[in-house]
Amino acid sequence: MNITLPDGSTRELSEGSSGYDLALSIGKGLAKAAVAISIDGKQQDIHDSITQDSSVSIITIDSSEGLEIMRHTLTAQVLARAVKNLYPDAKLAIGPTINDGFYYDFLFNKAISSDDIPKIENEMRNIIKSGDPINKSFRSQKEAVKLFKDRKEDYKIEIIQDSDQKEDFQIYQQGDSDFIDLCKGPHLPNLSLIGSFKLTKIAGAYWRGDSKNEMLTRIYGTAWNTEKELNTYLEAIEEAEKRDHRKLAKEMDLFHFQEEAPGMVFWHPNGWTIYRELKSYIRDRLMKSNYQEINTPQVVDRKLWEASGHWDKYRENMFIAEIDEEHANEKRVNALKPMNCPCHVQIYNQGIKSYRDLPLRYAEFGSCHRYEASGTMHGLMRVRGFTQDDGHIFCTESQIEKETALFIELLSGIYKDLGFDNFSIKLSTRPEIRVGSDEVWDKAEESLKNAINKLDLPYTIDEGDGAFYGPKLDFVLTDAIGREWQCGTFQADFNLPDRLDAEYIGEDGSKHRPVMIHRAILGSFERFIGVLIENYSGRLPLWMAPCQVVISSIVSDVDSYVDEVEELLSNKGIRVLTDKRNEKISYKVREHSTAKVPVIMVIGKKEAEERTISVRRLGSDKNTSYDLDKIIDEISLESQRP
RNA sequence: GCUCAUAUAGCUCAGUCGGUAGAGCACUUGCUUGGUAAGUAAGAGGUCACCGGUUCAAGUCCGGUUAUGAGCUCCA
Repeated sequence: MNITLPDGSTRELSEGSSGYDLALSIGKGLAKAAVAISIDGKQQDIHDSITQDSSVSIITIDSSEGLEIMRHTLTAQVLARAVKNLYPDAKLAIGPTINDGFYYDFLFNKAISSDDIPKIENEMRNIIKSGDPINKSFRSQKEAVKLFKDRKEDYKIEIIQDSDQKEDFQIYQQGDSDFIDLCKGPHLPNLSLIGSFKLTKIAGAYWRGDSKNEMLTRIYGTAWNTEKELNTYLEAIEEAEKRDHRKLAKEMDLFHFQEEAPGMVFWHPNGWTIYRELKSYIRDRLMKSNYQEINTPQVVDRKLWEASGHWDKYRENMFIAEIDEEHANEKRVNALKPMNCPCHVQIYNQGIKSYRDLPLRYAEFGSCHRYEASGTMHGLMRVRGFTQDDGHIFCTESQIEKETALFIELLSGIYKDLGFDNFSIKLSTRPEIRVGSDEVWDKAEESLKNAINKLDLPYTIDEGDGAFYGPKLDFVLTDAIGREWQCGTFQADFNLPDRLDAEYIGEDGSKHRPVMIHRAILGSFERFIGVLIENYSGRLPLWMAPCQVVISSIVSDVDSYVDEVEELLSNKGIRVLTDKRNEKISYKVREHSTAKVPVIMVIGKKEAEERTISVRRLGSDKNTSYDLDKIIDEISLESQRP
């Protein structure tokens, strides 16, 4: 039997040799580090026999595949066995690996909580100490069902019975322990290869991810080959927690939420300054890109929502406003708008539009309300009241490509200005249930693709993930610590113009339907500000910072010079505060650093005499002396919106 | 919406066995005028989320409601 190795070399092995035999034939060291093999691209246990000529690679514990197998063994073998030891009545569901770790779902008779984590971790360590070998046997469907019936493992039985497979169900067992589990494998050959791990949290999860099913208890964990890697990971998590925009918002006094208006933001002066700056910036960019800003009502009669289709499809997410019966002259049912598009069509529909008017680009800072399920709200990232940087482009099918290109250009410039150099694009194509003819879909998908290709941008395709009304592009940006945020979107819509009867007169003198493109760059201001805060760890660029400069005095003798500098900066439009309190300078520097003020100016006797300023930038412990005029000009230039 | 957890001073948190509330920071006032991340002393500040129950007595125990957190589901 001929085995081809990844480097192209071949090796002759006797029929039925295992992966371990292969590794041993190459070297003892390799055999020791080998945890599994990949036969023609399929991962298998190291002791599985190789049955025919094939290309085989040996997976070692220090590879990324090896790490994943280790995590898999840790959850499906060690965590599951530990839980069964401690809670014999618990039922096993599934235990896959995820990014950086793993989880396992169980059904417990009596709820467990995070207080139980140490106990489970201890039991896991005890199991690992045994260093038990992991063995595998094969069972038919019937045998496998019986095996798990005896153990009352209902979920395993369901998995086996739902499987197309009839034979060769893999049952794993450790040494001579009583624990067995059904698993696709592969697993480590023995428990001594397990590295460092930690159980991180406990949460609920639906069986098979379906909210109609019962809620199981999911135990999450992370695992690494070495203690050091584990600690690096845990530190990175802590670092991310420090950036949490909800925490920073308290420290920086940006906004708050309260019980009377869940999911609605109370913006404080500092937070609202960020919001205003961002909005002015976006408005400026839209005007330069030939958008026309409009504004439409917040509260609209249900008739319009019925016509647009929202009443049918989106009603459970809408805030309905009925007028108090006692005071109303007429009965009306209104809804707070969850989206701006139907209102934009109303403006489009005023007067007669010619093909010469297209493309027509409407923009609105549209204040929307959506009744989000209570459990989904999360700081600014998911709210019930928010403002979109929304816009709708009415154009012909043949204009889609050009509009796509213009949009991507606008978006990438804006992301760059806001500190995000990297973003990726997802193209979602026609779903099974859709409106519009195939020819129109062909044309629209082609237009989007062509536009991205011409700009030479990479993108991925989500086949069948488009909206029912048209294909779309989604834009996902990557923040400073590598997290991804889907913000921008560009969606062609062949449906709404039809439902709301939008039309234009073509060159041929007859009426046509325009295509409507829904587009946003930030998505929502609220969420995007959340992303900005976390991306910058609260240290916003000068132009967005709520307070840009604090002038701190060292002695009260210089107060008049402090006031003079304040006026100069203020006249230049700089957001400046003075700190003339009777406190030591280190106290003031600490306080303003904590508050993330980008520029701290310090003035003592020396500066007042020389008409200079000592400047300390946030994040630096250096201070530099400048002539008064020079620093005023510099700060004024630097604080301009891009 | 679901599961589990949490809710005490402006913030971060302690509060034992049920016996009428505590710290640090912030705030106010006094002293201190100082050179780049916490000078010093004193004072003020709470209907312990809300509603109900058990009890002689509830921040503490029990039930409910609301909000928040983690995850799941959802986000045409």
